[in-house]
Amino acid sequence: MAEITIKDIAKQCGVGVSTVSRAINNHPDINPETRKMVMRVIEETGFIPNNSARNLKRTDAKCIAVLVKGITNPFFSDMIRIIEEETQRNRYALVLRHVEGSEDEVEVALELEKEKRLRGIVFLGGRFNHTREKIRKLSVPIVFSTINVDIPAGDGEVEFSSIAVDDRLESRKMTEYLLEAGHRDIAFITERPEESLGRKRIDGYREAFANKGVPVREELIRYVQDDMDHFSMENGYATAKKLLESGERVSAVYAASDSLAIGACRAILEAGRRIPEDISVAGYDGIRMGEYYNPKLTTVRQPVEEMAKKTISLLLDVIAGRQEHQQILFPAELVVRESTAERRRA
Amino acid sequence: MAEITIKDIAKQCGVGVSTVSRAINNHPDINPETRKMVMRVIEETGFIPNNSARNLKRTDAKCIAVLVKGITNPFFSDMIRIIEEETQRNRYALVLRHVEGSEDEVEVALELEKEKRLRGIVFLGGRFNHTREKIRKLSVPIVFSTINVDIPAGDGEVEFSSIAVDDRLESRKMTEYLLEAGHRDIAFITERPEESLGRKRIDGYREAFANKGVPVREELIRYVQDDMDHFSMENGYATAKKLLESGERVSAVYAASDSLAIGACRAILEAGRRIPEDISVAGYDGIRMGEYYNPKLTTVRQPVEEMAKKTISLLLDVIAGRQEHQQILFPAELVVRESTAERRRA
DNA sequence: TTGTATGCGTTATCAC
DNA sequence: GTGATAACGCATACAA
Repeated sequence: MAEITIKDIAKQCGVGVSTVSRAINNHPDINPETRKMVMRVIEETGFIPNNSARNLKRTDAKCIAVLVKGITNPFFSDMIRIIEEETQRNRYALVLRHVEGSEDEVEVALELEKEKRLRGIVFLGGRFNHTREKIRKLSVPIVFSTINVDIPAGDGEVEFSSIAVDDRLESRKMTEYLLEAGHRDIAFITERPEESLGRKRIDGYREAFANKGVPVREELIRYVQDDMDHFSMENGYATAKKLLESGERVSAVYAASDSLAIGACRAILEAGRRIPEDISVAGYDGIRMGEYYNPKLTTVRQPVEEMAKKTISLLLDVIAGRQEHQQILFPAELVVRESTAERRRA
Repeated sequence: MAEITIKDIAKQCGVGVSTVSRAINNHPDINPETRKMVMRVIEETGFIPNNSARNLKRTDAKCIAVLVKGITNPFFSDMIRIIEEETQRNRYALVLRHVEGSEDEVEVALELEKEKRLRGIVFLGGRFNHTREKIRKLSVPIVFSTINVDIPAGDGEVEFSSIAVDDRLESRKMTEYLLEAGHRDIAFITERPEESLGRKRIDGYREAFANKGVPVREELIRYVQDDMDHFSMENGYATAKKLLESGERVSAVYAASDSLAIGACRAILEAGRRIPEDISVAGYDGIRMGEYYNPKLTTVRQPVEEMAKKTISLLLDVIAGRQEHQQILFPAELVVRESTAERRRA
């Protein structure tokens, strides 16, 4: 069947196409009666305006895009929900785009910007490993959310915003807590320091040891496998298993994400050790699952709700020219639950 | 900055726009040298073709859409990954669209079909509560995936396919297993029977009891709260908590999804009962988390990988006219793990 | 208030 | 092999 267009509607209504267009777009200068009539015909025929054509013409579309790296990561679920709510509340349209591990999110953004006449872009998750060059190609305001961006001091004007938690600081706090609970043999499961995120969390871990004057046992820093999702339960399991099989003395395992921690728990339980009696386990992120897990997971909770809200409000403010770009760090919260305990006196 | 278009490229190359278009789209009839030259200029200028304009003109785009109801549901994570792989392997483009609880997925599909010149559509998750009328409006082949569609017998030609597990049958198998383990007071946490999915799983539950000649204790069938996500951990927790507080005698809890089951576990543990010693818990779906949970969750595992592959292959076959539409049921697998046990002799 | 005509950026058609 | 030009479906400036 030939697609039905705005012309068909115009013909059927006995009016011009512009009148139909006005009816569709709620333009003020149109006779309410005409409008009603047109809308009825549209209803009856089941006509749906072609978005591609609209995007091509439109200049005023209030639309932003959110590019999520790892959309299935439960950590982002809540954030996405809130971002959707906030965007809608501000009468902006939202296009949510899932970007795969191999895709370059900036490339995707570049395409989307052309296709949809975007007014702003949010990058949610992933790393910050783009050249400033490339970012500058994006001509609309950008916010990196939950991405701890490093801005070299005295680097002049920054052409994007970022919302994150201070990974180094929070990682240090968790490590300090474990040290104060008497643990010394604290294994750390994380990404390689080449990754910006891994780097920061490792730095925090080391800082805590340094502040306490306790030497770091390098052999207890374990990097996740590169051949699978870096922050998955599977990877936590595999990495923890190797750690346990190595026979190293371990009294606590701190993982750079809750999913990794849960995977580690499985390996520990499988090895016949108890949590937290034999080995304490701590995570990072504060996903829902942590509250439901058995035992409840000790973690660093990122204030996802506030971060999501700020992400959108800041982006819209920058779009409207009400604010300059800025780098915002939110405080996280150390949540001690059941998976960690004082070190057992040996 | 004025957006750079295909015309600019043509001018800069000293060729016509059609030549540039040919270069971009890998058309055969173009001088390889010209092509190379054009591509270099495109590279240099950072030109990106406008997708809206392309969609408007194009007739041959090989593109399918997947509309996911509840994209954050971990059950779909793996399926989406496989669907992406399979689609790519067949050299089709994929647009993945998240549809919110309140949105009507068929409406969304209708829009998308116009915007993107889709060749096929997959509905992943959600219910089948659309009128045939409405579905017929979609002019491209459709597959409902993981949606157990009921086709009234002798209903003539069916204009869509479906891929699912036989919810009634599998639910009956799980209930039978629990009955055979000696349980009689088997609570069932599920959706209301008004929902197609709830209906089938409840029917299976009842069938098992009937086959065994055991009366169903109606007060143990508990419906999830309507005011939150029907299959979330939160809902499982809330519903199980009410059940436990009611004081009803319960020796096993069977939940219509793994997430619900995990939520129920938390409520049970909080009430000071042990799993499975005091109360057995079983889920449905076979999400990864079930293997990592403590105790490991007994569940009905849906063969997500096979289902995802079949979803795409069937859709592409129908598109190509190699197959007729069909309704396919996959067998699920009863996976008994640690969360269920023989009923304790009282 | 309404209709006509033009153009958005691209691909398809057809001459060359 | 290549270039001009007509669509694609809509929004909008401008005329009526």
